[in-house]
Amino acid sequence: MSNLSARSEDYLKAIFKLQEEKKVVRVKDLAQCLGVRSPTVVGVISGLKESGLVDQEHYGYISLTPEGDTLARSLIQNEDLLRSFFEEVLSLDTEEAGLNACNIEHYITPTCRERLVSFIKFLEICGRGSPKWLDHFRHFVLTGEPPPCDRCGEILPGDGKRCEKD
Amino acid sequence: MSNLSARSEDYLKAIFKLQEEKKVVRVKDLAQCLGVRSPTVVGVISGLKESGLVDQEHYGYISLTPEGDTLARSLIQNEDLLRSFFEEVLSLDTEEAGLNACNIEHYITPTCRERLVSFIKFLEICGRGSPKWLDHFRHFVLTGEPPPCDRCGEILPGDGKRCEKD
DNA sequence: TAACAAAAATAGGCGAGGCTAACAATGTCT
DNA sequence: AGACATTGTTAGCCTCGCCTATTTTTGTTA
Repeated sequence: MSNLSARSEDYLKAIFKLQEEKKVVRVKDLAQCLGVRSPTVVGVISGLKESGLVDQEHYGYISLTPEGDTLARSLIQNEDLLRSFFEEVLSLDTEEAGLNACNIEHYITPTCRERLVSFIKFLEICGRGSPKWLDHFRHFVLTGEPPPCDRCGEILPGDGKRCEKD
Repeated sequence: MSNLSARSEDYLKAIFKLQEEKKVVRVKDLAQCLGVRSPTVVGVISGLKESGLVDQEHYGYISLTPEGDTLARSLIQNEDLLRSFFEEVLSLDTEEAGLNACNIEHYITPTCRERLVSFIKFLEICGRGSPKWLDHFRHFVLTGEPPPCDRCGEILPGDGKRCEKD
């Protein structure tokens, strides 16, 4: 695939994001964004320049090449996907969802990513973003109370009726 | 927390697993298990010895200290949890589920892990391992066909009945 | 017991990604 | 235009996790 280290991918994504919000990306911004010192940025960027993913003139601004841009977009798309899984399914708050997404994005296999895509698509189809069972899960996470029926979406034993919330 | 690098955690887990299956762990076994050469193992192990997680006499077998054992167990428990999520929820095959679990285990936050635990517990409570919606999801993954009802577990619009499979 | 095979350890090197300190270029402001 | 602050670069060092080549120890076997 991209053959980049996890860390280089982080740099690429950060450049893309900074470009969106500030129009222009400087070493200093990148350093702050990634929690690192300037010389570290210079070092990593120089590798990305050699890989043809980043452009920068001496003492100038940093930008993505078309290839770098394409790659960054796809990395961010994957990250966003993961974040929405963590946020919407597991009910993590946005910040923590983003943190997990960013950390994990480098390490999941393509099939795993596809399955998560499927999972989210499934949610959208099945209840426009929030099927009953997911509401039940959220309730379970918050309160520890078991879901209101024995088998989500199935006839309750005993009275032969479905539970009300279902 | 444990303050170990991801790679050191891998070594610790590998020692634990080899100890279970072979009773005795040698540098050579560990090297093979981790896809690495002996001197690399010697180097990493020497760090783990200094951290008090591993015991080894000169030219002798490798074993976990009580602290190392405790840590390894908890790491493996987390990994197993992730694997079962990937396998049971996302329907990845065992090998790929294990690969993803092993890679990701180092990077998720505690809360995220807890949520996954909750998710799996929820599944167990809600349908003894496989609620209807999960069957629907698996079907969706395999065939691309949308779930049989508009809103899993809810009355279908139109005829006022639930779909048959639900 | 001496010789040899197998395994572990050491020596020394490499690249990635960090750091600090020092230096060079740029931009701004009077 | 000159002075100074800001920012980028270079130099040089560190740790980690990997490697190959070599040496040391251990274990086996004639």
